[in-house]
Amino acid sequence: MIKGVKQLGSHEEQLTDEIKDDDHILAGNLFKSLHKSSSRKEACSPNPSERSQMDEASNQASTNSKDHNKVEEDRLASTRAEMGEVREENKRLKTMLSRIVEDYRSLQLHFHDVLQQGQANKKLADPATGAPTSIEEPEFVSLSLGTSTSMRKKEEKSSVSEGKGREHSMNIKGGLSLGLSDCKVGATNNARIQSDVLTLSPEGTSEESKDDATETAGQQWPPSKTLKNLRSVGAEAEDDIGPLPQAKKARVSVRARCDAPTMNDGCQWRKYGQKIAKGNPCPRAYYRCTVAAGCPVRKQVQRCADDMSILITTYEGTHNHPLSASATAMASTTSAAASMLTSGSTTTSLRFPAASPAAAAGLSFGFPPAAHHDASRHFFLPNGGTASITSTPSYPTITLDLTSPAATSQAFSLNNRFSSSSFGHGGARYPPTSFSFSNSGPSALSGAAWPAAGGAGYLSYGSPAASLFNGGKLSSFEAALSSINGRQQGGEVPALYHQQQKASASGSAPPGVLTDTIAKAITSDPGFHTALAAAITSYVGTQGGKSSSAGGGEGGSQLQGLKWGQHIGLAPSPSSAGAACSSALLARSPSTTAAAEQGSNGHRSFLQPSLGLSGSHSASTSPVENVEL
DNA sequence: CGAATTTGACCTGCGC
DNA sequence: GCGCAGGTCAAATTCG
Repeated sequence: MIKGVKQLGSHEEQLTDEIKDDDHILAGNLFKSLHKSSSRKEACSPNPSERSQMDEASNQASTNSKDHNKVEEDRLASTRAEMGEVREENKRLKTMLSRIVEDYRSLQLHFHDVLQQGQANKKLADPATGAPTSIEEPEFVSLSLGTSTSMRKKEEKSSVSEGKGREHSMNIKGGLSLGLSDCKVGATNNARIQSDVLTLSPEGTSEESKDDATETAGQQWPPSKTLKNLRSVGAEAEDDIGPLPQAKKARVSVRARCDAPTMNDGCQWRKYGQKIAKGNPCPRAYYRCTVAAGCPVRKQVQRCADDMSILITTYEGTHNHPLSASATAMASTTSAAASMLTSGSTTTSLRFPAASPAAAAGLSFGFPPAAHHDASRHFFLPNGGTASITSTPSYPTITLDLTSPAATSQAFSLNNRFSSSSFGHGGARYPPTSFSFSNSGPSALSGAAWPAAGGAGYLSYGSPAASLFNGGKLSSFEAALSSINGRQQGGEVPALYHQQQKASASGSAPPGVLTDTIAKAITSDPGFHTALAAAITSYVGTQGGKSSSAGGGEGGSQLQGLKWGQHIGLAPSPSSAGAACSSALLARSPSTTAAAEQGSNGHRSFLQPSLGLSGSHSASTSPVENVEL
């Protein structure tokens, strides 16, 4: 970001110079033009020595001279007119420059504020964990995802809009709160996007004004959706939905192995259509969120043509109602997708080289240094999979691929558990998700592979074994995550986990090389920030249930920027859709499995495992909610 | 009987 | 302008 600010500064200077040069050139050209005209006039004037000749052709000469003068006058006039136009343009450029300068300064101020805040946060050591802040602080900063600056700026810009108050919830609260309705998150992101549109896109502005009437609620919907909503007589048409040009088509796609018709993502869905899409013999089912009337969120479910066991679920829209903790993951992820648009990121992809033993040991943000600076924003992750975040202006999609087999493992991975109603579930496959938070760096959040709806690719923040980059020591964050994982595994906590826990507890985990790498990656790509935030948020939301202590941060520990401030209990989430699969973001746990067989329709609902943080948290404490990114 | 699902028709956007 | 494909609607059907 700093680099970006500097670059902006240099651009500003360059632009200024160019405009100045433009002035000089303009004046010079004008002078030349006038001089040329006068010279021509002199050249055309009769020469005494040639007067006799001129007299002979006086008639013809006089005629030619008049014509020539007229031409010169015309040229002079046109030149003057041209000069006037150029001057006006010059003024416009200057005005534009001044605006850019103002924006730049404003951004700079925000940036400094953010830095100061980060430092202030660093000073606030977490007494509960007793872990030295010196270690966690850098991590915390890294996990800030760098979006705070833009977010704050956007919030300020959008402060004039009503309902924008919610936008601050995330920052003010320091993150998502358990009971947090995703609509808040979504609203925030949307607002941000909108703000961006207003600022950067003329089209967006026009569209925005066009849709003003419908966006009073602070929610933004795709224009197409809005039109459709307006067209329909249903309750949706009455929603205050403000179409968001850029976010309108933002989607989050999740690929996961699942034998059930749909994944259980914590929401209630009603199927409203089915279609055979071209290129895939498997029908695509369309679902609409029925948790609240008028909720615009929709999802498409389709099996992968290549691998029928893979279920591709694409979410679109933002919930306008509170969501259960289990549903928070999807919603927050969707919001994050929109944020990515805001960030201006066009393409961010993470590639996972072939799975390696190390990866199997637990993934994490393992992209090697230098791997993330490529123009196309590719990140190499030791997860054995390919992940990418694709965000195109017209159809941004974030794909989360949870089908990677690499992460299977281990102690640090939070594997998803899928249950199948149609199957005897016991034999159901429980593919691990790539959402394994294990790793080594502060930003060692791993895995999320988000399959693009259109097969755009997958994104996955995998994390290599901590040992790979941090000498086997985990940051407090990863330790916490590992802790969670360990807990959810019913006490089957790997030795490595304990080691990491100890390391983190003692605060002996030094920021490793990976930390720097991740920090660079994060700071260099706003979209990545958002994606990371989404990953964390999703994870947290997924793990969350209900909080026992709502106090922001009180009773909760701050781990790598994550505030585990609320206890989340079991959260049964029956799926009307008859989902047999647990949320792709849910962690595996024996209890989950045991409780997974509830629900009507013969479909299995699942219970989210009660997660606890080791260390400062009691066993009954679940991670959660407040994630400050 | 109410709710959810199915399914054919319709609408819209896009490319040719 | 036309056809195709994606997406949605709503009546019909099915299910609990």
